[in-house]
Order: sequence, then C-alpha cells, then structure tokens
Amino acid sequence: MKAETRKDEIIKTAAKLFKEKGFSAVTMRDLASAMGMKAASLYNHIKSKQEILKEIIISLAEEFTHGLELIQKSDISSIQKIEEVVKLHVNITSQNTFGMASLNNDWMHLEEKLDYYLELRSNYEEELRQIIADGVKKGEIIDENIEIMLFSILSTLRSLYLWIPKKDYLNPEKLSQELSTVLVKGINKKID
Amino acid sequence: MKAETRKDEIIKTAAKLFKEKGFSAVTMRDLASAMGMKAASLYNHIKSKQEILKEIIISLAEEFTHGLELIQKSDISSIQKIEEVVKLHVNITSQNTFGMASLNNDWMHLEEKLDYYLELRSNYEEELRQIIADGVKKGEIIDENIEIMLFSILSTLRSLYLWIPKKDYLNPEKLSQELSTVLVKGINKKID
DNA sequence: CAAGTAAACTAACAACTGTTAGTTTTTTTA
DNA sequence: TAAAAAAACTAACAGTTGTTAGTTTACTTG
Repeated sequence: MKAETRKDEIIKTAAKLFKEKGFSAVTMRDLASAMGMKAASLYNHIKSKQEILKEIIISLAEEFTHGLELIQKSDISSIQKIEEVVKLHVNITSQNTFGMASLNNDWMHLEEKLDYYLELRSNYEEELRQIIADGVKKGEIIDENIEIMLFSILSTLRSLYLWIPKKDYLNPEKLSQELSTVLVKGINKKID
Repeated sequence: MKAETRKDEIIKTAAKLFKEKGFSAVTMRDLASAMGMKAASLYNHIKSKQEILKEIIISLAEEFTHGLELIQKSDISSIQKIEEVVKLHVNITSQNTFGMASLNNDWMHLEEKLDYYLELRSNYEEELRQIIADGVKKGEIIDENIEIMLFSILSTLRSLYLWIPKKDYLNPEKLSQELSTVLVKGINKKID
C-alpha cells in the first residue's frame, strides 16, 4: 500500500463529480473548486482532463479482466464460476462506486485509449459467454438463449454502482451471496 | 397518429446523438449539422437544448408510469405482473432505444423538470417493489431480499436499450418471453 | 398570383471551455 | 537554515458554447 498522492486525490474527486453529472458536464474549474484550488493548479499533477478519465476507467477495466482470468482458469463448476464473477463485481464496485459510473457511462470519451477499452470489454463479454455456454453444455445451466442470460447477468452486475451506495448496510459477502441466489435460481418459488 | 413535425425530427435526431455521446457532449451545432441546417435554425422549432431533453425523457417516464398503473390494477398473479412489466420495458425500449439512453443517463440535466422526474421514478420503483412483496406474501415468489430482487430485475430492464439494437433479430414478443423465463426461473438447471 | 406562414439563413453576443506561461508560496530535505 | 522540490497562484489565450436578432428564402393557401 503506497501513500495516496495528490494526483490520486484529484482522480478520486473527479470520479465523484463524474458520477453526479457525467464527464462532459464537469469542468476543470468544478474539479478545482471541489479540491479547494484553482483550475490551473490541477495541471501540476495531471496532464489533461482526458488523462483523469483514462486513469479511472482503464485501471478498473484491467482489474475486471485480470479477475475474470483467474476465475476462468480455476477448476470449479460453471455455476461456481458465475458466483465468483458476481463476487468480483461486488468487490470492485464496493471499493469504487464513483469510478464504476465513469466506466459505464463515459467510456466513449476515452479517445486514444478507446480501442483498448473496447477490446478489454468485448473480451470480457466473450469469456463470460463462454462460461455460460460451457455450463449449458455440461447440463448445469438451462438450455435457454445464451445471449439473454449473459445480458441479464451483466446488466445487473454493471448496475451495481447505482445500488450499492443506497444499500451499504449489506456487506459485500452477504450481497454477493444473495445476488447469486437471485441470478442463479430466479425469483419464483419452486413447488417442492 | 398525427404527422411528424419538424420538431419531432429534431428530437429524434437529438436522442440519437445523445445516446452516442451524452447530452452534455452534444452541441447545438452537432445537432444542426445532423439535421442538415445551421444551429440558429433549430430555434425556429425548439425553445432550448433543455427542452429537447425534457421532451425525450418525460414522455418516456410517463409512458412507463401509465403502463405500470394498468398492470398494477389488473387481476393477475404477481409473477404474471412481473412478466407484464418485462413486456412493458421491451416494448417501449424497442420503439425508442435512443430516448431510453437519455432516460437512463441524462436525467440529472433536466433542471426544472428534475423533481417531477425523480418523483415518477421513485413511485415506479415503489410500485414494482410492492408487486414483488405481494408475491412473496402469497408464496409465489421466494422469500429472499426484496431489494435485491427489485434491483436485479430493474437493472436488466433498464439496460435493454443497450442490447436490443445488437439483437434486433429477436422480435419483442420472443425477447419478452425468454427474458421473463431467465428473470423468473433463473439460469440453473433444476434436477427434476 | 398575392399574402401569409414556415423554415432556413448570416452575424454576433457574452459566457464558458481546457490549457499554458510565468510567478509566488509552502513544504521537504540536506 | 539554505536549497530544492512541490504545489499553489494570477493572468491570459484561443476556441467553443447556447442563444438572440434580424433577414431572406421556400412553401402553402385564399
């Protein structure tokens, strides 16, 4: 754990503002004001507004990519892999709900790093699709439309940043477990 | 069905641009250019940039509110009500994926109509919460955390605007049905 | 075809944008 | 405590923003 630099503080503050109004609507003067300084002073620590966005998004995207790689390799069932993916999202999102807002809504403003981000994202979706497809083949997962199952799970996980701040009385472990139950078993009461 | 006015065309074009870059990043000159005219000419048809956003979002929000009211009143089971809510989202979203992007991401820029929108949204969530709670009480729905079930369903439905354009080979009826299956029954294969 | 209306135009505004250059103040280090 | 480094400042820039005013062009209607 290295100490938090002034740059880190700026990025964290920026992420908070970006979540409230979106990247484009936050000015460098807004950010400076939230930091208690003048806009020009920000440039002693960061290169550009773009760079802030890049730092927020790319580090998160790589965290997801790395996390999924570990899950993919591990020797567990498909359902268990999905449960681990739920944990991955809950953990990363719990630690950085502000950054997750940018990841979800402001990625299109990345410019130079846009292609790299899109590659990470489509690889991520493809790996998760593969986990589901394997589960169907092995008979662990129902033989329904794979795209719909993928979409449903991923939509829920990607929206966590909106809900976790409102329900922070639930700790990450309990949230992961209950969310897995709902996603895997559905909501209907089985008659058995 | 009344004829489409020039104003309607502007709003539709704006919604498309807003989906790509977000409300704040789209300039009136961008919009004018997409309409094949000069920025000043837009003001023959609309009052302000704000008004465009308001027209996009409020009409959609009211459509959802009205739709849910009808479902709420109808004399069907809780699970059937949820299936109808799925249909409601699939239908509205299929007809206006661009507008749904603004509804989800740009509502915070509504200004004068912001409070009204927030009221519609919290009422909507509360009514859906009530449908789920009723289902639990009647034994149709599992006795899990209601907030998590609500969150999971609503997150999936609110993200439809991102997925429907990619999967438009699925017609709304089939999509609604398969999505209901996944949301209600989950993804795991029951051993029976 | 004349008159009225709808819809485009040009030109300009005041405010705001991200960013830079150069300078001063504060904090750390030797 | 002097020197060095970090972090703030003021002033200003060139470009962009939403919007208005006034004018011209195109279409519709009596």
